[in-house]
Amino acid sequence: MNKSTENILKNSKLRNTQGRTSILEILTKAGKPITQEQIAVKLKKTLNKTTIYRNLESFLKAGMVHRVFLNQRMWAYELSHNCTENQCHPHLICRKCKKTTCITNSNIPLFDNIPGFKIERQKILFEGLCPGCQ
Amino acid sequence: MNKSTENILKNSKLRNTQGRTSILEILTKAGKPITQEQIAVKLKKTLNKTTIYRNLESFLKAGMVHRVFLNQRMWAYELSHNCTENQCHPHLICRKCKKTTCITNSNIPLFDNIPGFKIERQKILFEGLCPGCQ
DNA sequence: TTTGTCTTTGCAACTTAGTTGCATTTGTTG
DNA sequence: CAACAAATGCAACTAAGTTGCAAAGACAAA
Repeated sequence: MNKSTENILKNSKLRNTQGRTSILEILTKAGKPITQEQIAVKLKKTLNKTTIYRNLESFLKAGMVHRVFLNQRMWAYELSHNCTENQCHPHLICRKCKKTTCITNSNIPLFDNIPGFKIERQKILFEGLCPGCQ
Repeated sequence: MNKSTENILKNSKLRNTQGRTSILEILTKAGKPITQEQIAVKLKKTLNKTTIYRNLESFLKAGMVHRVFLNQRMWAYELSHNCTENQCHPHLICRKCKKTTCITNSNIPLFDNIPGFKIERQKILFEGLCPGCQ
């Protein structure tokens, strides 16, 4: 039971359980986004998947982790005529009304100058307020 | 049966069926990303959900539509220590090895100057090649 | 250290989005 | 209009995540 992990949990007012510390350690070692299932297989002492999900949610509420889209299961489709070859037009999900708006006039350049990577395409997702919710 | 829709299908070598034209019209009218279910309820003559999915997939292959993440069902989690208040650090999904890499040294500014919107946060997803796949 | 309480855990059943296989129907081309 | 490939519908299935509930565990106060 790592001391710093223990403190992190204490600061977030989360109980210091074996499961939590293991999950936190796995996330730290991973250094990239991983799924519930990937966490499950790395766990030395097996944890029920419900428990893993609930712990991740508690971390989420405490601001300790982020969730990112990777393999998504609920698709939304749109015509591609507003997208260019190297960029889908950005979308904004409104914090207030939760609706998605297309940003078709943004003119955002492709960020292809990231050392070590060959960037071919980019998708941007904004969060904020749509025109109707300000 | 709209003439232009018919041509679009012909150009993509897709058979001109009632279902396809209706779905295309719905997507055109929508002007924003919509899901299979949302398409289904807008359809005048009901189509089986499998058929809708398969048609959308054929559009996708033909490059006529894009799929975007909206409500995602498979989450990946990561510690939020590399994210700032107004931006999750970008990720790259490698076209070759399909792996996800965190881009933590990119220094990309927040694009908060989109007229009409209040942008609070942005997430960027890159597609391309990771260092190991070039 | 024990007690009491609130939190966490495990289990089973459920929900939801999307997929697969297969038989039937429909477009399209000659 | 015949033939054949493509599209459709249906039912069963898969996979990721959720819910309810009872049992176990953490931890603060006594």
